[in-house]
Amino acid sequence: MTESATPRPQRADAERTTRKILTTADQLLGQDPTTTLEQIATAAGVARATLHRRFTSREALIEAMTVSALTHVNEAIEAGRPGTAPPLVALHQVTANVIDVKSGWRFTLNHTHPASDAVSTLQDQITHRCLQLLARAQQAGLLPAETDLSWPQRTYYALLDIAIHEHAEHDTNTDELADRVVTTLLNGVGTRVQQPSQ
Amino acid sequence: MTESATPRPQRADAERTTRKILTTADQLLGQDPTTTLEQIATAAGVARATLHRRFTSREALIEAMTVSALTHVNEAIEAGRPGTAPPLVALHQVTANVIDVKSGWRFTLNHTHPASDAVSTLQDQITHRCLQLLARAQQAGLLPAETDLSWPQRTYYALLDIAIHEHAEHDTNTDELADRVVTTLLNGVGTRVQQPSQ
DNA sequence: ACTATGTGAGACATCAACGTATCATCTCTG
DNA sequence: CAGAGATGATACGTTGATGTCTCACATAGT
Repeated sequence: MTESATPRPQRADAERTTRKILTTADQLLGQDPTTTLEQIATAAGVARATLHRRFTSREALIEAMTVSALTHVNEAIEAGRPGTAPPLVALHQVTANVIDVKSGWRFTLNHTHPASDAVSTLQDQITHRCLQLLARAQQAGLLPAETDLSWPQRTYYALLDIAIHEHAEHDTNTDELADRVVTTLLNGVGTRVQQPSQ
Repeated sequence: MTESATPRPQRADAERTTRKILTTADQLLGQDPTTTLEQIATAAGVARATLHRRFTSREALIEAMTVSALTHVNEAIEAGRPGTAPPLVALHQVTANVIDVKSGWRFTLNHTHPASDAVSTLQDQITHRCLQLLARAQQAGLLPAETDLSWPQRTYYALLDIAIHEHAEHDTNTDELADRVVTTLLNGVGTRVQQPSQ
C-alpha cells in the first residue's frame, strides 16, 4: 500500500529534493506562515524554479506537505499497536511515536487546511485509531465508562501539542514527555487526594 | 490608566469603527491568515482607505489587535480576583472570564507575533497572574507542593484553548466549560478519584 | 447651526510574489 | 558509457496586495 501504484517512478535524486523541500517548508512556515516560496527554496538549497517544477502552486505544496505529514503520523500511530497492545502500553508508545514525528511537522499539522479528499481520508484514519485506543482504555477501566470520548480526545491532542512544543524547544526526552502526557491525561496535574482545604 | 495621556481624543464615531475593524480582522484572519486588508475592510463595513488611515500597515493592524486582545484578557483575569478569591473559586471564575474574552480573539491570541514592548509587557502581566493563581492553588494543596508550575500552566492554557474552541463552535455554556477545564486540569479525564483499592 | 473630523469612492503608483520558459550543465540509472 | 532526467541560473510577464492622494459628502460635538 506504500507506493504500489506509482505511474512514474521518481528518480532517487529528485525524491530527496522533494522531501527536503517539504520538511524545510514546514519549518519556515511554522515560524512565519507568510514565508515566500523563494525563501523556502533557498533554505532547502534548491532554486526557486525547482520548487515550482515540483509543486505547481503554494496550495499544491501545502497539500503535499499535509499528505506527507499525515502519512507519517499514521505510521507512527500504527507502530504503537493501538489496537492490540495493552491500553496503557499502547497509549505511551503511540504518544512517544507521535511526539517524535509531529515535531517535524509543526506547521502542517497545526493549521486546519481546506482538506482534500486524500487528506480527509488520512485524518479520518488518525481520528479513528485515536478513538479506538481511547475506547480500549475505557473498556480497561482507565476512563469512566459513560464518558463521551470527544473531550478526552481533545485533551489528548492538546497535551500532545504541549509535549511537541517542549520537545522542539528544549529537546526534552521523548519518553519522559510521553509519560507526562499520559499521566496528565488520566490524572491531571492536581494532588491525588482531595485535601481538606487549608 | 485607561486613556489618561491621550493627546487627541478620538471621536466616538471613529472609535467604534476602529473596534469594528479590529474584531472583524481577528475573525477573518482566524479563518485564513492571508486574508486581504481589503477583505477585512469590506467585512468591517468600511472603505479600504479608512482602514489604511487607522493602521499604516498590516503589521500595525496586528499590533493593535494584539494590544487590544491582551488588554481585554488582562481585564478578564483581573475580574476573577486571582490574587484574593479562594483558589478554586478564582480558578473557575478566571477560566470562565477568559473563555468568554478569548473567543473573540482567536487569531490574535494564538499566533506568537514578534511582540513589541507594549505587547510583551501585557503578556508578562498575564503570565504573572496565571502563575500567581497556580501558586496559590499549590499552597492550598490543590497541586503537589514540589511541582514545577510550568507544566500545569501549559496544560491550563491548552485546556483553555479547547474550551474556547468548543465555545466558538458549539456555543457550549461558559460555566460548564470552565468547570470541565478546571476539573480536567486537576483530575485529568481518568477514573482515579474514589478508587482506593482495586 | 457651525466646524472640525471622519468617511467613501475612486484613481494612481509601486512592488514583491508568483508562474513560466529557455538553455547549459550536471547526475542518476541502466 | 550514453541517454533520460533533474537542476541552476536567468529572464520575462502577470497579477494582486499595498500604500497614498484627492475631493465631495456625512457626521459628531459644541
